[in-house]
Amino acid sequence: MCRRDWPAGARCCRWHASSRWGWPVAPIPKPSWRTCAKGARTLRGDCPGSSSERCCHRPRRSGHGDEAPVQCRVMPEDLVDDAAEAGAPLEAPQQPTLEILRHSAAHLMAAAVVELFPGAQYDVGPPTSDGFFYNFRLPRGATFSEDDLAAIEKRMGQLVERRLPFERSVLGRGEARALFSELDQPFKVDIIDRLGDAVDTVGIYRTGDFVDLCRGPHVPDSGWLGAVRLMRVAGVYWRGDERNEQLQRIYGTAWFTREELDAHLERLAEAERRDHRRLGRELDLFSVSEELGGGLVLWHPNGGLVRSVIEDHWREAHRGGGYDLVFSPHIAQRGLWETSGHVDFFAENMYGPLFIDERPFQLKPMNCPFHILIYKSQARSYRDLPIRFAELGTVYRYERSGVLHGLLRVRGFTQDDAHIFCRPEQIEGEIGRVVDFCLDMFRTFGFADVNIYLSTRPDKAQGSEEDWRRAESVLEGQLRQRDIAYRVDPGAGTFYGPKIDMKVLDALGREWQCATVQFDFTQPENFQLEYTGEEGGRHRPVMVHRALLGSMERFFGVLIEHYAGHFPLWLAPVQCEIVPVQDDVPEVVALAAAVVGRLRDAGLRAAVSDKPGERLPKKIRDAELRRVPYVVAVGRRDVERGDDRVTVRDTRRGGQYELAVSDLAEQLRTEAAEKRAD
RNA sequence: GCCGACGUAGCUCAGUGGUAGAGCAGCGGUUUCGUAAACCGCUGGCCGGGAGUUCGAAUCUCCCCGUCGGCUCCA
Repeated sequence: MCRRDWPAGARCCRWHASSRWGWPVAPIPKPSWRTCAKGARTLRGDCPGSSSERCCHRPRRSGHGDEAPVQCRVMPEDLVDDAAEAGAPLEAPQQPTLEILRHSAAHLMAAAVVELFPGAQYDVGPPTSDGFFYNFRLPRGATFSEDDLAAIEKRMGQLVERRLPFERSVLGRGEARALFSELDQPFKVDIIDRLGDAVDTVGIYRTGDFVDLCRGPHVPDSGWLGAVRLMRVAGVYWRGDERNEQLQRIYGTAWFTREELDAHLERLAEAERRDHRRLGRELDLFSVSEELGGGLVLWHPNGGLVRSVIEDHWREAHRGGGYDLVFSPHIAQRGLWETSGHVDFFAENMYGPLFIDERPFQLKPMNCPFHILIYKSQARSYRDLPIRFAELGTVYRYERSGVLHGLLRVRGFTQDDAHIFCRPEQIEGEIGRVVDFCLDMFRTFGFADVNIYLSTRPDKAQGSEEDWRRAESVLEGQLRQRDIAYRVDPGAGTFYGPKIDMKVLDALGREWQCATVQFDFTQPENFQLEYTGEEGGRHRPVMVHRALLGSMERFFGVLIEHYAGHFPLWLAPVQCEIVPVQDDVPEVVALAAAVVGRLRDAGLRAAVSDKPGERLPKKIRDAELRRVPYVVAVGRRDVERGDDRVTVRDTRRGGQYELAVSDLAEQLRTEAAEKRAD
C-alpha cells in the first residue's frame, strides 16, 4: 500500500511500480457530459437528483425514451470531485488529450502557488472548455492580485524545466484523509469526507513537493507544460454556492505547442476586436453611460437605423406568418402580476411597485399578461384559434450590477415577443410552425447554425407533473419530427412550462441565446381563459410564449460581433458613400450629388463623403473604418469621360471595378432587396 | 452583491509626491490630390466623486460611484 512519506522518485505501490508512460489506453471522461448510474453517489448528492442538487444540474438522456441512460453535464468542479470518488485512478492513455494536458497544468499551477504562497490551500482544479483553473484560499485572508500571475507563471516555467514526473499512487480513504489533514488542506479533507463508505481508495498525484487528491490521468512530466498562460483571477464561491465563503480562482489556458497557444491568444484578440461595445462606439451605434444608469441603452442614429431595418423585416415576416401585431403599455396594476404568478415566481427580477392614486402599479418585466388581456377582451370561439399576437415590447428587469454587459445583458430591453393561443389539438402544429419560423428568421440574419435545447421542469413550478410531462413530450415530438438535433436541459424550464431554447452560433463559433419557445398551460388557468367549442361548451386554450431574436438589444450586440461591424448591405446604416476626388471642381461635386440622388431614387441609403479638403486615400480610409459596404469615387476624369461610369470599391470583399451608375444602382438594390447575408 | 483590475481631453493612452502630456478626433488655414492616414496652427481636462495624510496629491490612505474580467443568474 502506498505511503504518503515515500522518498522522491520511489515506487510506492503497484500503481507506481508500473507508472511509466505507455499504460493501456483507458477511456477519458469528457469534461462536460458523462453517464451517471441512477442513484450514484456524488459529492453533490445522489444522481439523478433534482436541479437543486448541482451534480445533476443539467442531466440529459443520451437517447429517446425513459429507458435511455441519464447523462449529467457536470459542473467543472465536479469532475475532480467525482474523479476522487471513483477511487481507482484512471490509467494514462498513450496520447494525452488537451483535457489531460490542462488538468496537469492546473496541478502545476497549484504547485507553483503553494511554493510561492506557503500555507495556500487548494480546492479543485479541473480543465475547462478553453483552459483550466484552480481555486485557492491564501492564509490570513490574503488575496491574489493580477500582478501575482506573472510570478506564478514564472515559477511554473521553472517547474517545467525540471521535468517533474506526475507520480501516481492509491491511498486508503483514511490514509488520504490523514495525509491532507497533516498538509492542512481542509478542502481535500472535505472532499474525502463526502465520498461515503462505499469508496475505499482514492488517487493521489504528486508533482515535486505538491500532492493532490486526483483521479488523473496526467501527462508524464511537467516538461509537457511549456505553452501555458495564466489569464486572470476571479472570486468564486466555495462549491458554487453563494452562501459559502468566497475563494479565489486563477484561470489559465494550456496547449501542446507555443503555436497553438499563440493561435488561441489571437482568437481572443479577434473577439476583442469584434467586441460590440468597442464597435458600438467606433461606429456610433449606441451608448450606455453613467449618467443614464447601468443596463440602459441609448440607440444612436446609426444603430437606430439598423434597428429600424431589423424591425421592418420582423414586422413583415410576422404579418406574413399569421401574427397580429399589438402594443401594450410599460406599466400596469400590480394585481395583474399577482394573477400571472410573476409576483411569486419572478420577484427578484422585478422592480418595486409604483403608486398611482395610492394603488400599486408595476413596471412590466414581461409582456404576456397584456396579450392575455387582449385575448380576454372578447368571447373567443374555436373558429378564432389559433390567435397569434406579436409585439416589440419593452420590459424592465432587475439585474445585479455585476452582470450587466454592454447590449448583451441590460435592465431595459425590447423583447420581440409573441403569444399564441390555440386549442389543445393545435398545439403540436403551432410549436412546429414557430420552430420553422424562428430558424428561417435566423437564416436571414446570417445565422445558419443554431443549437437547440429542451428545458424541462424546474423545482419552483406551477402545474402538475403530469401536465409537465405531456407538454415536454409535445415539444420533443416536434423537434424529433423535424429531425432537429437537440439537448435536454433539465430543470431549466420557466415556472409556467417547459421550453425550447435556440442559441445561434456566430462567425467565431460562439453560442448566443436568442429564441425561446415556451409552452404554458398555467397562465390560461391563472387568467381563466376560455373559448367556445364546436359543441358550445367552454374550453381552456393553451398558450405558447415565444421570443425570437430575444431582445433587440442582445440581438443587435450579437449581430455586431457576428459581422464584426461589416453589416450585410440590407442592414448597413450607410450603404454607399460617394467620394469626390476633387472638392473644388463644381462639375465633380455636381456629379457626386447626382450619383447620390440616383442611388437614393433606387431606395438605397447613399451619401457624399463629409470630409471636404481631405485627400482621397483619407476619405476612402474613413469610409472603410465606418464599414460602409460600397465606396464610389467620382472625379474630373469621370466628368470628362462623360460615359456615366464610376469606380466602385467593395469594402467587404476587397474588389474594385468600374460600373455604369444605372447598373450600380440596380445591383445594390437587388442585393439589399434579397437581404443577402454575406 | 462578492473577488480582481481599471477610471487622466470626445477616443486610445503616457505621466507614481513638486507648474497636467501625446496621438487620433474637432476647429482654422495651406494643399485639390484617383482608392486605408498631406502639412501647419488652435481649441479642449475640478486627473470619476468625497474625506484624510502632507508645505504640496493625478500620484499615498480610506469611503463611495462607475466600467471591465469572473462567480451567481439570465433575453
